[in-house]
Amino acid sequence: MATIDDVAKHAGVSKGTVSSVFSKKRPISQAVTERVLSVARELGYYPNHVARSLAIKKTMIAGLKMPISKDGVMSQFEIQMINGVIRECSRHGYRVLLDTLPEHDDPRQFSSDPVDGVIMLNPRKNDARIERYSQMGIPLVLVGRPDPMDPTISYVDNDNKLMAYQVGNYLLQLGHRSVLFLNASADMTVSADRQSGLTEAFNEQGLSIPPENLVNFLRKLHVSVSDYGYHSLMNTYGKLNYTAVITDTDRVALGVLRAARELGIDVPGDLSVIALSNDATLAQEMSPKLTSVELSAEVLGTQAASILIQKMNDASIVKQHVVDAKLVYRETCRSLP
Amino acid sequence: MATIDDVAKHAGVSKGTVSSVFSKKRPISQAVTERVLSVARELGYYPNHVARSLAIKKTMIAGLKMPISKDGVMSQFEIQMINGVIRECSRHGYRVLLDTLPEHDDPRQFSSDPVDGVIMLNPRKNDARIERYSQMGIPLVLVGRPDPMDPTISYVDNDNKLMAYQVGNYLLQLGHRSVLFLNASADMTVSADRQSGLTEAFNEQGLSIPPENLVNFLRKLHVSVSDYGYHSLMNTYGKLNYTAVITDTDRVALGVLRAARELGIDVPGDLSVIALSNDATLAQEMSPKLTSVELSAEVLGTQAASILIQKMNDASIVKQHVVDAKLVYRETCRSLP
DNA sequence: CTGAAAGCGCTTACAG
DNA sequence: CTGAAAGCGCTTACAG
Repeated sequence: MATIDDVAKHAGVSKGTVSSVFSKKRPISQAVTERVLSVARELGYYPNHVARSLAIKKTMIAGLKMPISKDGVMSQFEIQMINGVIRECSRHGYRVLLDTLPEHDDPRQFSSDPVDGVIMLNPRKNDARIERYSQMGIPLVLVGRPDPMDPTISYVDNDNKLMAYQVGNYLLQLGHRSVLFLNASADMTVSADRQSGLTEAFNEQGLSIPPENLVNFLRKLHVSVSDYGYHSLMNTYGKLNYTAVITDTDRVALGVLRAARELGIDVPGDLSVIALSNDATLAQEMSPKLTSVELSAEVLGTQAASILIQKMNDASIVKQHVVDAKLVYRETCRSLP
Repeated sequence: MATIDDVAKHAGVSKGTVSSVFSKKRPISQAVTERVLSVARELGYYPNHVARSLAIKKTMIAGLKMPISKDGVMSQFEIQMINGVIRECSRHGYRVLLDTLPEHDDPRQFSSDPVDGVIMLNPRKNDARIERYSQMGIPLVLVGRPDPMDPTISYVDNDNKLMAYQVGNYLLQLGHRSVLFLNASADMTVSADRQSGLTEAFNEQGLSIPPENLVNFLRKLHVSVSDYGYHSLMNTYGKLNYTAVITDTDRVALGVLRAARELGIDVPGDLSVIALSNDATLAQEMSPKLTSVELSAEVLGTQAASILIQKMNDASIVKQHVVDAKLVYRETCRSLP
């Protein structure tokens, strides 16, 4: 490909001049501008982004660091989150680099990405990468809270414990005394948060939830998340004691409802169902319409990106933001007689 | 941040040696390797990706060029496609740069991205960008066929015309003589392809489809795609003449089914429904289970990425690949008495 | 308004 | 096994 040097020579000017024509950072005479542009067109010249980035030490790219599960499928939550990130970055002229590469332990492999900042999904406990980014001087925003908490780290998150606590109270208020909780997989911090919130609500009423009613998703066990809901109900209904099911997502609830139809269980007459989920459209369209929690994943993404963009302009900025989850009452929960 | 120069000086070696320690491109003695690594750790040195890319003229990044609709929401098809691209790229050590930036007409704005190749979604008619990438010497793979056809351009696609033709024949075989077609928005080439395939099937039987039964999605008219299905049925049932509805996606079908429930229309007793869609999980979970076309969007993505990776190693490679769509018979279509 | 030259942080023949 | 130096393709003070 043609370089800035080729254009400069053919147009009889210096590289600096060509550079200025494209960047408009200093004024170039009309005549020269036109000559340069026409030569550039002839030669098929386009400025080299990488060289430019090296010179100005900016790439106008935001990194999105997310683990990809073995089955390679993104959850609806992740998708909406990403959507929010993309939208906000795009509004500000940033591109998004998706980094789903499995992490190598050899630090030699850990090269800095060509990004001006990064958004990291699902940080782990004592996540070593956080310290690494700060060493590299790369602005970082987490989606999900740092563990342990750290006032110097920017993040956005839902309050999952509070949310589960509220869902628990809602069901208790309806008269339910025993639930089946089809939680996310055990290795996610959100699972622990939810379980603790739900348990707390029950404990406050002097009740407890037996361990066999607290189920975690296992990738090896289920082909899909709706399958998880379907088989969980099939295998436990009538055996375990519960009048309501709390599911990880609306997709899981989909499977629960299918199983209920097959077993002749009336929802919400015989069984209440509620999802700790986020895809409002789907919940609306189900029959009966699904009572669920709206996590606003897209808002999380937008907020994370917005904070990152601020940090990329002023590294000293720190923001921690909790996005409210709201319980949307639809048709799948009913009070016990 | 520390640079290779800092490490070299502190370790008392040359930059070339430090470089080799990290790249392992030439053997470095055990003793020196350890010294360099320890200094690097002390200084918090990580190789600069941008500088490295400039030197080796490779970024190990694949670009994914996709327009983002005004509402900023990706369709399920796009999501699955992206999923496929990510998975395949990730397998081969590539990262993915999402470029959703609106295109500028000023060629000065059109800087080359820091990518080794690009996958472009939904190419337009006589898309100028195709020529541009070839000028820049950047390997390109389209998702969707080039228009006009060009044997030198690599792409993957479904055969949408054939698919619609087959769906038409299936319904005709069941005895349906009039359909309502809730197509995608009119500006997509896939919409035209489908309409022509469906029309052809009807014409072969000496039948035609009245224009008012051929509907296109309008973003300004509907808040969501399921809303599109819902209102289309509500507004036309009993007014227009049809015994079957063909929908763009399963989401649209969701809305159609909801409207049918509210109107007391039995599916498939009174009305058949079929979706030209791709999210098999959802179709399975609906009640009744939705008859639909499986487009294998993820396979399209995987294939596109796979071809791109080949091209990035040998630019002369050209592959054109049509991914089969398959009609999955479930419960929402029935033959007329 | 324009040019010459140093610099961004790496890699890689070429020598030894 | 290691070093010195040129080069990747830009940008940007400094001068004029």
